[in-house]
Amino acid sequence: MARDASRGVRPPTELTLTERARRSQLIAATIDLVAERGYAGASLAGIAQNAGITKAAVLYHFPSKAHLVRAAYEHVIDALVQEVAGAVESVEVGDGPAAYIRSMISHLHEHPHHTRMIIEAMTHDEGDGDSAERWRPLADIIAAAHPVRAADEGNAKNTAIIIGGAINAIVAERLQDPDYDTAAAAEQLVRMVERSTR
Amino acid sequence: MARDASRGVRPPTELTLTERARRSQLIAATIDLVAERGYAGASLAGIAQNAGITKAAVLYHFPSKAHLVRAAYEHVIDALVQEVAGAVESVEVGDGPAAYIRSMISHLHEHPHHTRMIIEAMTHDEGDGDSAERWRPLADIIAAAHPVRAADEGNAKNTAIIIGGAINAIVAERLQDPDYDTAAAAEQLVRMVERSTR
DNA sequence: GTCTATACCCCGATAGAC
DNA sequence: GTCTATCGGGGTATAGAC
Repeated sequence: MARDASRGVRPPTELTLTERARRSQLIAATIDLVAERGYAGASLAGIAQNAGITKAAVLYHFPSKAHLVRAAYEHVIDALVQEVAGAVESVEVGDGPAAYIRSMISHLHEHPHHTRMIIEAMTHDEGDGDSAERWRPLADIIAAAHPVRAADEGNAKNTAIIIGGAINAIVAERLQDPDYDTAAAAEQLVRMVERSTR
Repeated sequence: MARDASRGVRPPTELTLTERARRSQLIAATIDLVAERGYAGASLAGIAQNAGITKAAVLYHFPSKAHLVRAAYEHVIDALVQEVAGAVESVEVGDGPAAYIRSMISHLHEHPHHTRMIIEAMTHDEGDGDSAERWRPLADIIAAAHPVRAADEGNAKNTAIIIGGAINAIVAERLQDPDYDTAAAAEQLVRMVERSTR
């Protein structure tokens, strides 16, 4: 928000066309650089050069490097949750956890840059605020799939945390070994989860 | 290795007393600072101040910040693998995976600074060389526990990667929520693994 | 062998000119 | 809206004091 909501009649997206274009351009450049060189390796000068402007110009559109990276992170997260949410909703509640696992691993498999971007942003962004944002959605999906034993809430939370970590590890492994079969790993994780909740 | 193995009769530790003391001191300071402020937040000046010497003096004992952090990382990893290896060996092969999970989570639960240190070092240290170093030991323990189906090697590898990621997530969750019951999560992970390999 | 002083360059951020 | 100039601070290399 280089300009805050000024005096307009429109609440939705009070941004110039060029402003929106610049932001998208800068976010794309940030995703690429952070994915390839890490948070520290992605300098404002490098991002600026990648976008054809100067370092100071970048800081006109985003108040700090942290804000820019956060925007890039949210951009990437939006695409991920949209795909996963769609996959989970298009399936019966009992198959929710499996759909979650398969779609998330598949999405990150096809977007390695997004994977690295998410990892870098998470480890550099002040404790991510609320950690529940990560496991709560999956915990709800698990609870919906197995309403019988929903009594013990802690179980779904623990299972969600375990699955989330397992997904992290699978896509991270693929980053270092491009030949790693993430789909097979996803199926194995699905089997583990289904066998443990039956 | 401030001095490499020069022409001596002794292979073991060719280091001065002060050298060894300084290294320990610097490694301790590094673990604390990296755990509390992250890799980027832990400056050489800060580490030096924490040890009562100057920035340049630190770079006499370690050739770069990356080397210093790597040494601190290895120090912490040594303590971890020693405890886990001991726990696994003191148990029958069939209970190896469970012992691995319980001892690793318990160790990291009791050393939160080590946990943060490991995470920071792993995400900042050039792809950690060989990723197999992380899952291979556990994969061997799993294969030893279930020799029947050891035919398909990929299974043990995938299971090891899944378990490793799950452990990461459990101890990471505890970093952000000090009240999180890691022991209960460990037991749930053990149950998941045992149910899936039977 | 241990350490200080100094200087260099890159980074993120700010101020002000155009 | 974008630039140049500048500042503080970080990691690193070197020279040399003790």
